[in-house]
Amino acid sequence: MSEATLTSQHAAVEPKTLVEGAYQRLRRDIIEGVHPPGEKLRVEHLKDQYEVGAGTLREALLLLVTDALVVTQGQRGFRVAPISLEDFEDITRTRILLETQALRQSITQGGEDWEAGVVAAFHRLSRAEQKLGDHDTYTQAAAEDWEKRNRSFHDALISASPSRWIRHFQNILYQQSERYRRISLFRKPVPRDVHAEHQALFDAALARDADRATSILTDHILRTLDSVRLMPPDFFAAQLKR
Amino acid sequence: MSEATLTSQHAAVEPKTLVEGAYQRLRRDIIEGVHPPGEKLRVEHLKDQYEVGAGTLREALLLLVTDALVVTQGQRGFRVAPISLEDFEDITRTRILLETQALRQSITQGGEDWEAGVVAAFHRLSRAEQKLGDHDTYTQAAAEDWEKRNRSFHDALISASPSRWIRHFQNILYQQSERYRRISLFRKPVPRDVHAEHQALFDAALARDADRATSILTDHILRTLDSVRLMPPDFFAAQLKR
DNA sequence: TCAATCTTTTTTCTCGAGATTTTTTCGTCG
DNA sequence: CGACGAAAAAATCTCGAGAAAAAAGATTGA
Repeated sequence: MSEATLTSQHAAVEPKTLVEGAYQRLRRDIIEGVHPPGEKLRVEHLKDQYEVGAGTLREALLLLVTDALVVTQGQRGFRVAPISLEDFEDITRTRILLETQALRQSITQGGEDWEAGVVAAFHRLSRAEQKLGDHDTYTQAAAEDWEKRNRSFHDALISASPSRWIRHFQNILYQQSERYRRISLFRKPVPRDVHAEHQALFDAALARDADRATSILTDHILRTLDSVRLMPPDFFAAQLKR
Repeated sequence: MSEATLTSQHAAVEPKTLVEGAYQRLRRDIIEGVHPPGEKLRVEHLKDQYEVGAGTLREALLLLVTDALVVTQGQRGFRVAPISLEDFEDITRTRILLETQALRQSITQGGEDWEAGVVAAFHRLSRAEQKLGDHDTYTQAAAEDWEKRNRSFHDALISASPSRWIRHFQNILYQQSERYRRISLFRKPVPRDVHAEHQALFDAALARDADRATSILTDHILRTLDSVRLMPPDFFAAQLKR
């Protein structure tokens, strides 16, 4: 199967080439804020940092344009995609549009394998949330783990959607919003009672109640908007321009 | 303004670099079917054809991955994205989802400048359709012209949508469906009475009747599906694999 | 002091050649 | 005759250096 058709995205795919390796590491660093929004990405600098040739790094940067994590203009090199509150609102709303549609399709058309995947992902996520609840065992690694499992859960929910394109776009948007979350919340323990939301979402999905599930999902996604809205007003203004 | 943020897409932007030039010509050739779906894109061959270096051509191909017109897998080079009936159905449905949403927003929030743009684009499109109606003046150039103006009209309709992301994704999908149309219809004069549809769409939009407009738009987009469905059954099977 | 112009420095873009990997070819064996 | 495997060919991937462009800095004149 030509599995590489869409969704070159995420996944722990072993990099078969130096370009892919540099691409994955760069993407992680951008999402985690190592390279903050607006930062100039100078090839001559980064090629040493990532231990590849100049041309190779250029190609990795070009691949990141696909994810809209890097922008390029004419003869002026590369730059980390800027962020703004309007952009995040746009991302959130568009994500809701796509993800609710995909969820609806999954609930309608998903089979036993879909159910099994959802159950498994929810279970793993619950365990991670349990860990985060115990303040004794809260660690950086546990938070990273939660991020991964949270995504897996959302992916599992919509995995039965027959639309590759919706899933493709959803991947891009999820990645984008993850960057906003990482940068804004910045390693703050997950605040609101997110487990209850996940539980409700899980119940509605398995009960095949599409209307209820999409409604919960919408609220769920919208709530992440509030966290970002609470950032200091000048937060988005502080973007490196040179 | 950082206009290059999203939508590096289309537009008659003067290529400021060899990579961009090769990218634009390659994209045109893929959409027009010069490089058919599934074709292997060998760098050593193409670099002579497009008169650039190997590295430069590689970068152009990487940019086309953004548009999902080219796929790349690991250590096995580049390939024109394959096509299939399911893919086109997916493209069509996803396009409807995004484009109706954008149209609704435009109708709700569009101002005078939006109206003016729609009126102008519709006028230009009508003239082109008039020309195509006269079978005397039917030419290849006129058909090309119609393609451009048709896209401009659709763009104008949704131009007042505040969502850059929806417009970004819509651009990609429109480009995709254009490739399907070009390959399948293959320079056949636009069959059905498309002008009447455009007229109805135009009227509903300017009357600010969002429900009617989106309904017409949905039918309008769906109808292009029929043309492709009428292709011979083995049409999609004939994809070059080497 | 400020603005404009010229020079220097930095950065991007481009190319060709070498190293790896994949694909094809071809001979050998069961 | 088909299958297996090694050698050859082709293609991809990678790198460093040179050309072109942009940015930074210095100089001059009002």
